[in-house]
Amino acid sequence: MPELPEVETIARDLQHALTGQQVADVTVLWPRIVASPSPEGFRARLAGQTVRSVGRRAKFLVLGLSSDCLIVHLRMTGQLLIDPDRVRIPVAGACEDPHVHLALHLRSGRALCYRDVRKFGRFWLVADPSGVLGSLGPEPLDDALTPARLHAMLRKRRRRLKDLLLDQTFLAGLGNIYVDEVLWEARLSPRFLGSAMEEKDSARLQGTIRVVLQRAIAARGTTLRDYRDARGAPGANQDHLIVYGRAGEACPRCGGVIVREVVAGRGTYFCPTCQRE
DNA sequence: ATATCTGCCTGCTCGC
DNA sequence: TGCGAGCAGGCAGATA
Repeated sequence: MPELPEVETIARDLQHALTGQQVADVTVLWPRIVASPSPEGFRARLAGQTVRSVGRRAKFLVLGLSSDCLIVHLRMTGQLLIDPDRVRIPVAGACEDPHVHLALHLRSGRALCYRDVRKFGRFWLVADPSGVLGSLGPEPLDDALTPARLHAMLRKRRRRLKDLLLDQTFLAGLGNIYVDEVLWEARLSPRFLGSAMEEKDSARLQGTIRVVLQRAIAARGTTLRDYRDARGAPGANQDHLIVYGRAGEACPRCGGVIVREVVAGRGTYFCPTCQRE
């Protein structure tokens, strides 16, 4: 699943490939992928605009265009691919690959294809990005997220850490995989309450968030099944995962058994022996 | 404020 | 081998 490190990787790939490129035309094969405006308005407004910047906010990809902002969320299985196999590029409302739902055709002859097995991903074309991004919490890698600030945020919430770290309005960018990895690294149970955190716990958590995310970015993301970068290549961070998907295996820190339990409604991997309740 | 449920989707796993 | 049921999961929206 594309989380912050995966979207960051794609954003960096696309920055090189798309900056300065002009959109010639747009093909929408699955209209529900376009959240705003209408699919027809989306196509009409997008055509002719030039990509000025490519960035990321939380798990959203943000393209600054001549007069609008194009925002993409990949949700579970979305992929943004530059010039995939040419026969797969949709033309005139058809495409050989049944999972390609949208394409931007560039003036240069290249194309940016959106591929998504589950069709959960969404596109927004808006003049003001704050309507889509406005309610997001702070960026985990922002220097403004100091240990003291995170501690203050946690202390006033009587919710489990698993729940809080997944909540994009609390902290923006982590998903199920990295929350489990971060909590293992910080030796904190996913059921630990934010309000029960002590200052040293929050400081350790803040440090592990940075370490885990930066390591994943350096490895170009985690590919368990679907994730690919903009060139179609998998990441390598799956080799660094300690707990996610490893129920029944030994915890490399204490030798205890890693379990999978449902916490806050989501499959959660952790070591009940060394992650403090 | 917090917790729980449903819907969106399709591929995969599991039991028979 | 084949088939259907259930599951996975980010997020919005509704409800308690």
